[in-house]
Amino acid sequence: MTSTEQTPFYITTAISYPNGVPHIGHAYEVIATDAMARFKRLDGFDVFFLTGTDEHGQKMLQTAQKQGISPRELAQRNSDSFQQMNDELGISYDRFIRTTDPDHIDAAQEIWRRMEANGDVYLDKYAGWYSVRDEAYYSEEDTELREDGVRYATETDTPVTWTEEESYFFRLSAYQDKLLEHYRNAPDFGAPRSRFNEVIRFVERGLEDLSISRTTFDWGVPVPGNADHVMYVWVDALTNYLTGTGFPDTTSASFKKYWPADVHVIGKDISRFHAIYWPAFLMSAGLELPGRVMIHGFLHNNGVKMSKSLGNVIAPAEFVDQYGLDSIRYFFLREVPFGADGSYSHDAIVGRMNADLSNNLGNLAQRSLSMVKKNCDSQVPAPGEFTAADQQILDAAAALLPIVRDHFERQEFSRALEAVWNVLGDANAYFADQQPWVLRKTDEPRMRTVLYVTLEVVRRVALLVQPVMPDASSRLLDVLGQADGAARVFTAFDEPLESGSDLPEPAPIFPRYEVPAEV
RNA sequence: GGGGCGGUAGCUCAGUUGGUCAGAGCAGAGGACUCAUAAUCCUUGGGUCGUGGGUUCAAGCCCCACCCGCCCUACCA
Repeated sequence: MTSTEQTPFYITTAISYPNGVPHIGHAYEVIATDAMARFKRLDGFDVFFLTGTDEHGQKMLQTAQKQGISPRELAQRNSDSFQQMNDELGISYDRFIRTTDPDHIDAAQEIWRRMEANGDVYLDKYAGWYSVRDEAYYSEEDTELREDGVRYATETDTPVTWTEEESYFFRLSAYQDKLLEHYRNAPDFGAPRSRFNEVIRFVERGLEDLSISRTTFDWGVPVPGNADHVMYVWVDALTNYLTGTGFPDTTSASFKKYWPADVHVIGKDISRFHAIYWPAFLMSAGLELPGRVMIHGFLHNNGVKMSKSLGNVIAPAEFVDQYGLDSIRYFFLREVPFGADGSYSHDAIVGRMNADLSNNLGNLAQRSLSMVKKNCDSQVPAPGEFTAADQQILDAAAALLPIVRDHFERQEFSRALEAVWNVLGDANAYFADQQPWVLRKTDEPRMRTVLYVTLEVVRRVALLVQPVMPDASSRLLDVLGQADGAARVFTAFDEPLESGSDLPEPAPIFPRYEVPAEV
């Protein structure tokens, strides 16, 4: 793409709370978002991909105190470990934002001022049963007075005390109808539909105003005009999506180009904040709303929820070490319908690696390339007239780009990959049916045609799986003789292999996962 | 309590507006082939489609009840 008229595409992950170390759930979200970002780049879009860490709040402060360091030091250290995870996962983010970044402080204060100027921010008292441990208020009905005379939050078994605190409020209640109207007008604003419905139901029941500042700690963005208050999580955190584009400079080229965001990828635990608070804030601030909030599910280890107490929290780096980066990227996106909860297990991962990657794709590439090397002088063979069988598999492969594009548009990664692998299954059957190893002795021109057709299918597949497996697909395109650059973006999808061009020594791309030998 | 979703072959799941809808992949069994990463291809699935009723000429697909599982029901992120 040499055009300077590329359509912008802005995608974000949620920013992580770096109160601890990153786990597989964090990895899952950035991998999926990365695949989306890469797909769009290959498809000719001018992509901006933002991810980062949300570093303010009482918990960060407390953790830092416990460790005897400043919250800034803790944030720096843990944010670095998140960024490192991104790099280990090959995440192609354009900016790693931190809510402690100076430009983000500016952005958060500016959106506050805008909401205030719009009459949606007012000072009042926030009162309720407060759990220090949960850093959360509970309503009376969610607490109970127990025999020890202490009142507890029913859900979390933590003691609560009646607390009144001066707080700024956001007039969320005023946005109920506007939000519902937007949901009606933009039925794809939230996805998957089941999650979006939960959000809509929530709004339909009525919205209360939102407490948006705290006075009990100071590790946060100062509220403009009142140094006693710091912003309370959501105004601060959500605004990172604006900061990334250059806000508050709404005249900047990047803001004009990338805002509003096309997709916010988030976990199901924070759907409400992204699908309700966030658009309300933006409406109040007079800013455009993002196109879509894509809500993904959680990953369970063998169907069991990950938790520190169970000791089944796996570091992303361990996964990468054990199975390889591309394998786990493929596994997560192929195995779990994006939006649903998913489960991973050693057996399931190995199954995907061996069956899908090594056998169906890797072996097809290797067997065809190997024959080309031995029988076609390591050059892309010249095909003869295509038979119906040739044409059928070529057409199936050619049809994949629009199909995959459609699925990616909705972040249905598993369906996209399923469609690709269906064609690979057909291609393997085609290859076996045509028996080029027999044709070698009986009909060489026909053999060359079959090999050409197969290589062409593999080439198209290799192009399409680049967003999911950047490294492996790159090596696959290497052995197909496809140079970096124009031949590897989607505009090359319909530009077939050039007969007579030299091919490098074929090399297996997807080794089988072999169980380490027992001693 | 209220609301939502799901319960289909050993496993993971597809099944549009009711009428080849009883399916796919994986695992298992048998066979073929040898180009290839012990890979590939072919054949092989009689599962009361959670339970019991009902509507209909016809129901996984509609209605009712029930059983089981999961999710949401506001200020930790």
